[in-house]
Amino acid sequence: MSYRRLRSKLKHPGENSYEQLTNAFEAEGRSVQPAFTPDISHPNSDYHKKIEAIRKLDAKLGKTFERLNKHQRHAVFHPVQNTILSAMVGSGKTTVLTAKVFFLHFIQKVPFDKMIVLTFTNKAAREIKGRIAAFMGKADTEINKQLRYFGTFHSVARQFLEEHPDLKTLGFKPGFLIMDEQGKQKFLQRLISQTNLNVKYQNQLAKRQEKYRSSGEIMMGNMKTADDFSQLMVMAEAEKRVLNTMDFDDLITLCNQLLNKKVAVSPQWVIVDEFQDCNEAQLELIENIRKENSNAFVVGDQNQSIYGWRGSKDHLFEEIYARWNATWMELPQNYRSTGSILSAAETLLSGRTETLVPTRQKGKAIELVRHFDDQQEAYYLREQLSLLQQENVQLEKVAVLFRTHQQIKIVETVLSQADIPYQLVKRNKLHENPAQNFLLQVFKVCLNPNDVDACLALICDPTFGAVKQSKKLIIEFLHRPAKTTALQTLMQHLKNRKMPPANQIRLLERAEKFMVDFFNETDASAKQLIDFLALRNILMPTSIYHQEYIASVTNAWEQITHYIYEKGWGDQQSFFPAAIDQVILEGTFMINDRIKEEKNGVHLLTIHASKGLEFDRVFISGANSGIIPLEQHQKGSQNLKEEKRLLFVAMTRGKDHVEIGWHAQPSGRNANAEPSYFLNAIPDALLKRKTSAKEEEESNIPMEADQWQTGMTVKHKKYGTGKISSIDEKEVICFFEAFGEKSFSRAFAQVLLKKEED
DNA sequence: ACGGAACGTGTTTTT
DNA sequence: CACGTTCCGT
Repeated sequence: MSYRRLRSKLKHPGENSYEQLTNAFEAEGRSVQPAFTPDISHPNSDYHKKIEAIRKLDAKLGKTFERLNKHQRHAVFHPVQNTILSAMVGSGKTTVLTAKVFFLHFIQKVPFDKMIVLTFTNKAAREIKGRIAAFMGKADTEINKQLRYFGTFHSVARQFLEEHPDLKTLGFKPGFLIMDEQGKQKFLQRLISQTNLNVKYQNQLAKRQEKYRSSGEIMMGNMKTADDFSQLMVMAEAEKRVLNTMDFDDLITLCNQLLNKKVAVSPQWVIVDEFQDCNEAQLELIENIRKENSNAFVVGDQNQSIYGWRGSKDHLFEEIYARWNATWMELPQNYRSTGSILSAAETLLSGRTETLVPTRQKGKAIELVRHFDDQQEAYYLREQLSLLQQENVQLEKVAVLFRTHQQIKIVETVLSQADIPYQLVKRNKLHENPAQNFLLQVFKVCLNPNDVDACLALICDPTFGAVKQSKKLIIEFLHRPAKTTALQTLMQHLKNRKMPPANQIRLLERAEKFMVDFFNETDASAKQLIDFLALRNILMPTSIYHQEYIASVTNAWEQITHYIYEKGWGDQQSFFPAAIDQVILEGTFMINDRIKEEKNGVHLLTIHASKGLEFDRVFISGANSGIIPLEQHQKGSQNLKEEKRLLFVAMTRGKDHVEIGWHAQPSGRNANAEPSYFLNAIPDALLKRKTSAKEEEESNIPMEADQWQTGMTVKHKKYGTGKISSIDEKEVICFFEAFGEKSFSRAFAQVLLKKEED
């Protein structure tokens, strides 16, 4: 043990012994604290008569309820004011939630706009709204208007703020725009440079802000004395009001401030999905929305709480159970996994587990496979997947789950080389699409000609901009004369340059008139948009990507107009900002596109990203101690429990087969040469141990890599033919005509490069 | 201005 | 352990 580490341990001598104790208990799967036991409201009928009566009224509706099991029916029909529905994994949570909405609306005659339905992800919100639309036939404008409080916490909070008559008391106006994380970083950095504040750790501004907000403390790092961070925060609050922009967290906290004063909406029902993921602010939002005679129906699964590190509240269910005097119901039946998978996964849970009831056959035992290292596991997976492919198994029903992103890379490389189709779960498409990212900045400038950050982002865009970001330009904005907009200042600045960028100036001229003139045009098509904003010349007509850029802009505008049309809350002009905010909240212009998962490849994803999904066959890769749980997490028992739940979530993604791989010689710094000790709690009858290859084969694989020599001609799938320019212990460096020097990890080289005989 | 000591962090990610 | 950041000495 290093001196430093030893000293840090000595600083807090008491804590370690306690932690070691709790860890020892955790390792054996026992809980330190006695489990919380609520008074469960069990169904005492299967509600047959009720459903019969509904069927006479409406056959289609009757069918919807008939499909539910008695626990699900109990949750839908039992008339209590506040319900906590503890929904076990794979128990049909979303089905019950939508059935509840149907029951309230069609039978109890609660108007949709008297219900608030909160989800965490856009995907979940789309799912619920989609099911309602599917049931009612085609969704029309009127229904969409009624469903305006169905959505993510953030989009519903935005809706409340937008509608609230007292919004201006907070210093904001309707039609405000939202800053995403990137936007916030640039916004804060601009403030720092325009004021000469002394702010350290500037690449961790978001993190520092989060800490400052939640605890009021300044993240000190190595600083001896505090920097000007708190001043920056004060300035940021004022500047956000000037620009009329909010960040993601503001949406919730400002909404809380407003609803605390006066509740503008009084819903009859508040319905929350994935309740276990609520953080303090989101819980406060729920409680602010709820009034004394409101009803609440919250659905969640404590066993799938894996976002504690993002601030989800501890002991949330217990707290709310007492505070709301709620009725506790459960959905115990799992329809997804085999009995063996469930029994094995169950051993990872602390607290009551008797409520997790399998409905399927026992099935095959879980396999625990020993691999030599990550590389060998990748080859093993390649082999297994190609066998499955030969058996005509649909690979999109197979997933490989990982604890970290890092682990995915090697499997991805090996699979791509073997032409096994795979799909990564991707996000943040907007910033990867240069034309759409640029268009967003243009729209922001159109909406608010004083949005300095959007002006800067537009004109300094790496692809379509005209100037480099400079402090001088920022100062020019700051000292612009009163009544001159940032947009006008920017135009003047560009005109004064030695080489005025004509295309960008023209765009800005058009942007100034956009809100007034464009929506008066009879045809608001994408072509019309491109013509009006004179975008064709900016989108580099001579570039080979020009058509792609035009297509991106066209697609983006079609999505926006569709969104506005679909909402139909009024004219296009007033719902334009709402649409732009939705783009920012979704991180993409594809608001109306159902997530296309028609690709037929095996899914490669982190366990966190796999929540809510299911697959016929699941491989959990690299499940060593030190990865699950992650080394750093050995500290507190709370964290350790969450790591257990993470493995629980991973295992319960599988319907028929679950296989867990571990490495005898792990490459990660933290990984130990043993399978996750969480698995020790699984009885031998449920866990079949295997080894993926013989020892001799293991040592052969790395040896093959040693055939590389400097000057050798090699071929790469993407880079083409090249020459090895140098080799060292870890890397092979090659030079390619069209791509320049590329380095390959020696372990990868044999997969990626093929020797060429001259 | 530059270099070494001291110290902290690293992972998961939606909106 | 490796790397980044800040502090503090020359």
